[in-house]
Amino acid sequence: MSRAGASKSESDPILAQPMGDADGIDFEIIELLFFAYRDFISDPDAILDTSGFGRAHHRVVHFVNREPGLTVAALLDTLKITKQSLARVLKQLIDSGYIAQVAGPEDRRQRRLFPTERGRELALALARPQSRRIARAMENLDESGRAAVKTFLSGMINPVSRAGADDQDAT
Amino acid sequence: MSRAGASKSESDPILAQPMGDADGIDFEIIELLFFAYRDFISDPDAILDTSGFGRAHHRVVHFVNREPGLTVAALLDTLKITKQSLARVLKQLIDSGYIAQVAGPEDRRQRRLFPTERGRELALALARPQSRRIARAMENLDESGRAAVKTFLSGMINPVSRAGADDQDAT
DNA sequence: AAATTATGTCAACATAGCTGACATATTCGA
DNA sequence: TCGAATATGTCAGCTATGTTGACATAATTT
Repeated sequence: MSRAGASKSESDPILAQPMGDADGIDFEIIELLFFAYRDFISDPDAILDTSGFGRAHHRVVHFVNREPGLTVAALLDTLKITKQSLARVLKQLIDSGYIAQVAGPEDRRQRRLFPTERGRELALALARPQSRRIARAMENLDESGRAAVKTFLSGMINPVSRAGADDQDAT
Repeated sequence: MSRAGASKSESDPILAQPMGDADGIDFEIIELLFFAYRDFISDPDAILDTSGFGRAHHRVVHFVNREPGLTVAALLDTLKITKQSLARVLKQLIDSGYIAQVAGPEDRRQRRLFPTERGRELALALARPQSRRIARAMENLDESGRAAVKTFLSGMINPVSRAGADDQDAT
C-alpha cells in the first residue's frame, strides 16, 4: 500500500469545487429536510427542557396518546428501539404520573399503556407548536399542494414489513 | 397539596380516547414527518456503520463538501452545536484524511475546511441513497406538486436571524 | 408439564450532545 | 504599539439516549 490507507500526512489534494445538484443528486431537498426537521423538533425541545424530559419521552407520550391501550411490544415496534432503551423513559413517565399501565384484558402478560390527564396535556402542549409551524408552512398551498406534501412524505417512508418480520431484540 | 404534585400511586384516571386531528392539531403531518425523517436518515446510517462514523460525521462531511472553504465558525452556525462537540468528529475526519484544513488567506486565524477526494466520495455515497429515496417519493408528483413540497419544507425552517444574532458558545 | 411469550431489570458500553475553564495565535482598535 | 477581541483548539466531566447480553417472572400455549 501507498495510497488508500492514507491517514493524512502526505498532503491529500484538496477539492475546492462545491458538490452540487450537478452530481445527479438532489441536495436541495436533502438539505431542506435536514433544516426543516431540525427546526420542527426544536419547538417541543424547548418545552421539554422545562419539564426535565427529553425527545425520547416526547415520542413515548405522543404515541401512547395517539393509541391508548398500546402494548409495550407495539410501541417498541413503532419507535424501533430496544426494550431496555424504552424502559428507562417509560419508567420515568409512569413514576411521574404521565402514563399508566393496565394488564391486558385478554392476555394478562401485556401491559397496555394509557395516558393520564396529565399525560394528555403534555402531549397536546408538545404538538401544538409543531402543528402551528405546519399550518404556517402550508398556508400558501392550495388543496393539491397539500396533497402533494402528504404524498411526498408518505413516499419517503419504508413500506411496512408484513407478518412477524425482523425483530429488534429477540432476546 | 393533594393533586398536582401527583407522583402516581393514588390511581390517576386513565384516558381511553385517542388524541386525534379533532383536537385541532395536525397529527397526520406530525407523524409523517417523524417516520419520513427516521427512514430518510436510516439509509446513510447503514453505510456509516461500516466506516465507523456516525451521524455527526455525516453532517460535517456533507456541509464541507457543499461549501468547500467553510470556516469552523460557519460550520458551527449551520449545525447549531458547540465547538467542543464539533471538535471530536472533525478531528477524526481530519486524521483519517476525509477533510483538510487550510489557514484562511485573509484571516490566518481561520481554519478553512475542504474535502479531500476521499471525503468527496464519502459525501456522495451517503447522499446517493437519500436522493434515490426522494426521487421515488416524487415520482408521482407533477411540477406543481414538487414545487409545493419545496415551499412546504422551506416554510418549516426558522427564518435566518440577521447580523451577529444569538451565539451558541460565546466562551 | 414444558415451551413460548410479554415484560422487566441489571450491568456495561458507545455516541453525541452539553458546560466550564483555559491556551494560542492573530487581528483590530485606541 | 499595546491591549482587547476574535478564531480556534483542548481538557475534563456530565447527560441523554441508544446498544448488547444475560437473566427473572408471570401468563399463555402446546
